[in-house]
Amino acid sequence: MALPPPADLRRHPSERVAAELIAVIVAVTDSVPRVLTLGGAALPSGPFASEHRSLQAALRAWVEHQTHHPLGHVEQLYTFADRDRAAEAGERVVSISYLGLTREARAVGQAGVSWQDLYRYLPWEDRRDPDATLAPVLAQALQAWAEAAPDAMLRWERRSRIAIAFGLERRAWNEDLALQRYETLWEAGLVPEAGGSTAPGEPMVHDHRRILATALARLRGTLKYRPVVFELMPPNFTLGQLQGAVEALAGRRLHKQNFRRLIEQQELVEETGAVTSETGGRPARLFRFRREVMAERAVSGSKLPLAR
Amino acid sequence: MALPPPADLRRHPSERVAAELIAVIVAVTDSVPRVLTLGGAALPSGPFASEHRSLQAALRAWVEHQTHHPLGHVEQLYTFADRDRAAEAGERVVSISYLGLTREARAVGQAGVSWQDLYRYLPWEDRRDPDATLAPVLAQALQAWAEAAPDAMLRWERRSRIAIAFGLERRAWNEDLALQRYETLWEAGLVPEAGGSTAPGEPMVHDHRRILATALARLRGTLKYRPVVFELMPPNFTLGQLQGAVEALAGRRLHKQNFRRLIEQQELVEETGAVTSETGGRPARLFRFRREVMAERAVSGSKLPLAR
DNA sequence: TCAAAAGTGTTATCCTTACACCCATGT
DNA sequence: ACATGGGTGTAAGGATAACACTTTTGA
Repeated sequence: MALPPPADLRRHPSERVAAELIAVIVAVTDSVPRVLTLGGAALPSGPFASEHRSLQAALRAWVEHQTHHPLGHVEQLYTFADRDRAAEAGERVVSISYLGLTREARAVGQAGVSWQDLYRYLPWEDRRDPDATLAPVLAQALQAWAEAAPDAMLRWERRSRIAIAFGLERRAWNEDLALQRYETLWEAGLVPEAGGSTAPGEPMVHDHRRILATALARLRGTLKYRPVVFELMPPNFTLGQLQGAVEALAGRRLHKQNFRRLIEQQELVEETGAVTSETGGRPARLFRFRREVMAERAVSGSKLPLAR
Repeated sequence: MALPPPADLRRHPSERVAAELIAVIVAVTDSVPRVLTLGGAALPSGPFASEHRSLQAALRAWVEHQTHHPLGHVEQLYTFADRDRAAEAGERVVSISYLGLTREARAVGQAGVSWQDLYRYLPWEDRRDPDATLAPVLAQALQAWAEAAPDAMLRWERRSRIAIAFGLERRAWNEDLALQRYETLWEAGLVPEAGGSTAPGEPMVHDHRRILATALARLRGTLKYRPVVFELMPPNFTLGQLQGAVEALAGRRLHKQNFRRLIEQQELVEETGAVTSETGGRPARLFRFRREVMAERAVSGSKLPLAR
């Protein structure tokens, strides 16, 4: 085993704090990204369940018990522990959050547990409809906040921060910045959690919407260099459905042909031989994920082919 | 403020656990990556220090108190909470780890606190010397472990895992996989922490070496798409020194000219006008980091230009 | 026949990689 | 003079972004 720790190494008493797990469970059904909620206003949180050796195992068991679906990819997101994040007690609550991906959002067992459209909580993150100009509108309100800063330095910082986060001033929209966007709205006091009412979107309990934004940002980042989309797809799917799922998560449209080339050249899928005409229009070939490449492509490095 | 939580949402009592902060503080001096240790065998760990609102602030205050150096970039790494990770007590210890970057590793205030060459703990991660063939040697020992697997399926999995992690079978070495490599060595029982003695490198207390490997992997990943190296450099530096620092962290040599082009085209630095002849050979121009681009390049997306 | 989605060919451009060479200084 | 690092030009190759068009079905 490990070396015994020299006696003087631990200079601090072991502090005891309240702790919990929080799960952001995501699925995609018919190009709608869905998240598992309690009563539509909270993310499911669970105990450490000390029978399990690892937190990951505890989370898995607990979610699978609730949803009757196996969890695919699971990764730790972030540990939230700021002092004032749980309003009730004065004591610090440590929440270790996890992102979990699963196939399809069918009915769930427990009462109060439901799947919700993820963009219900973060509507400005969905830019698939080119006419949806929500983010720019929000940016306007943010500008006012920037100009209200007491000194020039701070004004400049806020302006450039807004421009980067919301893709203003000839900068491109970056879907990965979901967390920065939420935090900027929060700081500007535009969300209900911070006492505002300008920003749309359903609020959540405590800082759960921040946790959701963290999950979305991480998921979008992960999409680009690891084949995690497949964790969200049924065993067989068309390339159109696959693209639809990626678009749903990325919140933007992709260039069809370049998307296909990308999938093809990375040899991520193989034909099943069957076709389906359920998609409308010309029947599409069905594909399945090539599990073999899973380990390899853990680090491939491919960006998303944007539309237009 | 946030919505009041519906009464039935929290289905679990708030569990109380022992918790601590663990810091991986990294500096680079003369192309040697250094990490702050306690007695050379443990990472510094600290209390939550509840005066501070955020953990980040607590960590910062505490490290700056110990080292008398301002901390540059700080990011949360991972929260370790497996049941058996702290040998002593039977109780679960939750360790929230942070990565912190600072300039130079000068003398530190507290007794027992010292800077150590990071590769002292993970020697196989340093491949700057092309003659250093440590990783392949280790891979040999790992092969034996793979072949000892009870069934064919498991053997195949282990083989491909080793090949990917250690860049075997005509696969390229990937410096980002530092954590996978450590974990593979651990599972194969080759490190002292797991009862072995094959793998070289100084062991650390508990799972601190795993935490260090996590930090190295994260840092290497971050290097590629965010200008964090500059947090480790003195105010003025030559391009050679900058490259040396990146090489030190990445554990491999880079292509000089392409490295320079990369830095140049991203407009990350500007000339100070001064030159230094301290580097030997032709005197080199001194540069400084352009702080303005910090926010922008938060998401630039550039790989490292490899040598050879 | 037309809407709707599937599926293909081709080109310009930029980034990455790689090659090989010259420059200025201290010893 | 020569070792040592600093500093540059340029071309091949591949991946990405962007162009528009054909095919096959159901209604």
